[in-house]
Amino acid sequence: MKIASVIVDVPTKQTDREFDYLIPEQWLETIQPGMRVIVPFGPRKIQGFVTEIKGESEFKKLREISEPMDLEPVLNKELLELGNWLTENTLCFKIYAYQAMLPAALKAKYEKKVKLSLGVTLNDLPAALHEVFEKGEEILWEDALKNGLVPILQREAAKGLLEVIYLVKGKLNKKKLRFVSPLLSPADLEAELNALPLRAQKQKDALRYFVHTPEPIELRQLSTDLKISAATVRALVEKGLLTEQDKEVYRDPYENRTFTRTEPLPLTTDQQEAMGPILGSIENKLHEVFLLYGVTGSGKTEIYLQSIQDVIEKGKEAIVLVPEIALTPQMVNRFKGRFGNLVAVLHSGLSAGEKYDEWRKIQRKEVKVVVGARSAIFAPFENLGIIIIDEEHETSYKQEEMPRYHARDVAIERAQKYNCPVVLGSATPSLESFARAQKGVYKLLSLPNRMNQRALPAVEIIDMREELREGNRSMFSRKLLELLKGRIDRKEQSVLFLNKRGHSSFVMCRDCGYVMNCPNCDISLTYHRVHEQMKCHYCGFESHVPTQCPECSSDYIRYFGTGTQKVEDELGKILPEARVIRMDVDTTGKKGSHERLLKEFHEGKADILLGTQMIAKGLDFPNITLVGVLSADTMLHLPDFRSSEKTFQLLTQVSGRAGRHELPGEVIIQTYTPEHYSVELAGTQDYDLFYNREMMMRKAHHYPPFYYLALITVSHEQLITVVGATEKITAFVRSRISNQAVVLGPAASPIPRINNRYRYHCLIKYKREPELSKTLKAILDQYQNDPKSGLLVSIDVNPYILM
DNA sequence: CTTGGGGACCAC
DNA sequence: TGGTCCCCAAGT
Repeated sequence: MKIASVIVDVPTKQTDREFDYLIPEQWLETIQPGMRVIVPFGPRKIQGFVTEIKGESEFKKLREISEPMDLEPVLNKELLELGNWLTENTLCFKIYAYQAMLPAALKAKYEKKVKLSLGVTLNDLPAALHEVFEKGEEILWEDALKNGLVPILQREAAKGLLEVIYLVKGKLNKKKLRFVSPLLSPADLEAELNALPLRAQKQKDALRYFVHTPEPIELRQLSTDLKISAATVRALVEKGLLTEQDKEVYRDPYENRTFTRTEPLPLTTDQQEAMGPILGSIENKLHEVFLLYGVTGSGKTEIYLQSIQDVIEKGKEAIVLVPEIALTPQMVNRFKGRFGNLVAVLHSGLSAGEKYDEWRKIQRKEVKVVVGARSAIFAPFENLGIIIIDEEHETSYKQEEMPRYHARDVAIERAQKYNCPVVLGSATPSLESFARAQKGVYKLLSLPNRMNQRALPAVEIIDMREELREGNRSMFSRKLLELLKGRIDRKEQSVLFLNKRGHSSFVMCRDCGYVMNCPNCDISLTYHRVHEQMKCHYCGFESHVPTQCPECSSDYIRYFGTGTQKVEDELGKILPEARVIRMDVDTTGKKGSHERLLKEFHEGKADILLGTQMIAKGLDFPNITLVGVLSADTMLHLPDFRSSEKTFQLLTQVSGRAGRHELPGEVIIQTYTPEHYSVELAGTQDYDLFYNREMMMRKAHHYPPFYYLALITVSHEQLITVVGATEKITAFVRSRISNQAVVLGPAASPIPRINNRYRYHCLIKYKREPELSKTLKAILDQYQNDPKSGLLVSIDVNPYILM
């Protein structure tokens, strides 16, 4: 038992396996599977994950582990195994799988430095280097590169005067505070106190304090409270009366917040019926997947809360996933309010340090519940009792980088191990999940009614073509404008929703139709008013806004599409009295501004909340009685088989923001395609009908849930090369797949070029292909590790974005 | 005969 | 990924 198998932090095909290392004597007791270690790899030192401890190795010339990076494993046995599952299912490198499970703060950073060899002094070096090594004995390789010192350094290194060292920076700044506590009993302290000389008043003060309160206290606190210095305390420590120690403390992002404790609410009959099977599954330790299908405002969250309550009472733990944009303070409050400090929150708004601290609470079993976005599915619990995924249909649960996992799949995989239920909640379930519920793979639980029997808001669909025909060229229909005015008069609030995705503000010449495109990527540039610039969203290319058309020199070159900024400007013109809060990436960039803006709106400091996707979810303010969707169909025409589904879900979600409390709500949906079923049925809020219509479409076109998908994307700087390679790959897939499957391609990707690389696709639609995984792996084997060809091949199993 | 650039291969 | 080893071609 002295050899460790290690997955090293080198993401390549050839190193995507275990390497064996000897465990040095002094670490024999320490090193365990799941720990991060620093290991020598070739000439450098890198991070690795210990996956196994074993007695012997095939490999003869083993090297030793340099040092452990953790005192306890950061991955438990279950997560280590889950890593294998992720690797298999998403075709990623093991190292990516493990890194995805940990907070970013635990990812190693590397430093390469040059320093003087032992016993070498400045004078041994050529004069040119004296200045360089004057300050310290080491310099960063990067700096050497910048200053063109590499050749000289190499020369001296060859002579043995200098050496290159590699550092793995895994040191975490755990926030530590110094605490002071007494070493003696109060009575003994009292005696010592009296023995102190008269002039040691400050020391006496300190001891007197500890006679009364023997608990540890933070040094800073003690010295401000008693107006004594740290030196005074030090003196007492040296006399052996007190002791100092560093304690790890957490950066608590919710430190200065108080959460009103809530008690479980009485459930409606509907809720009780829906919760019964979940509790049954918890009770009987059964792994089951429930689809909790409940209209907006039907009280799903209370079911989550009470199920979790039950799980906690059984001494187990719960993971709650929420889409990133819905991780609002409101949502956090509900969980913190019910479970207090048993809750850890993980979302992208936290700093790396804060995220790490929240994760530590989980690791140290100090919390029982995690509420977080996608990656919280990897919370290192060891006794899971339930996993809840709210807004199950959200596409943000699919990670688009390696490992390309879907949190729902990971949830089910983990829940199976723990024999516990998974609850998928949604008002507009994804077709995949609803279909599974219909087939009985998932158990369907329905909440058909809003709590307190509030009617769903009245929805009216406005045909914007009609408006245009009647001479209204603004982006607000007459009806919407009239209703907005009414709300302002009545001091009620409105929400205006703009779906910017699809056609954001681009620049087009009205004379010749020229559209400003990115020179590197085949997509139009987006206009940003803040810097008066055109930007490419894919490669970051920036350019000035033209005043003249580059093609025909016309001055008549204008912005098209409607950004939130433009809507705000126009609102200012036609409704100057309206107070507007705008929420989009530009106004919520800074930490906490999201929360601040919502608070202002909640306090009635504005009449209209104008925003993008981020306001579609979780808003629950009593005074909102009007929701306006400015253009319902912007995402409808994206080249994506899910665009109808997304449109329907989004419109339904947004509509649900209105009239959630006493005041009844109204919804206006403006559209250029009122006849499209996803718009029409969002108007009547008829999910079941939508489901049936959409299922027919999916069946007809061989899409999920009838077929599984796998997408192969190939890119290269040369068009001919991509096409050739994609043709080969496509032919290879065709030759290895049954005739039940459909293989599309080679075809140009919907974004045919990004960053000067042409992109081609091969899309595989299949039902059951046991050999497919092997085929895909073979393709990766062939192309993934072939940098000389310049080809990049990526494979997304169950893709959510087909671009 | 040196120098330097590029590709193949390896790492435990 | 970073490094080294090895080969080949151009330069002294």
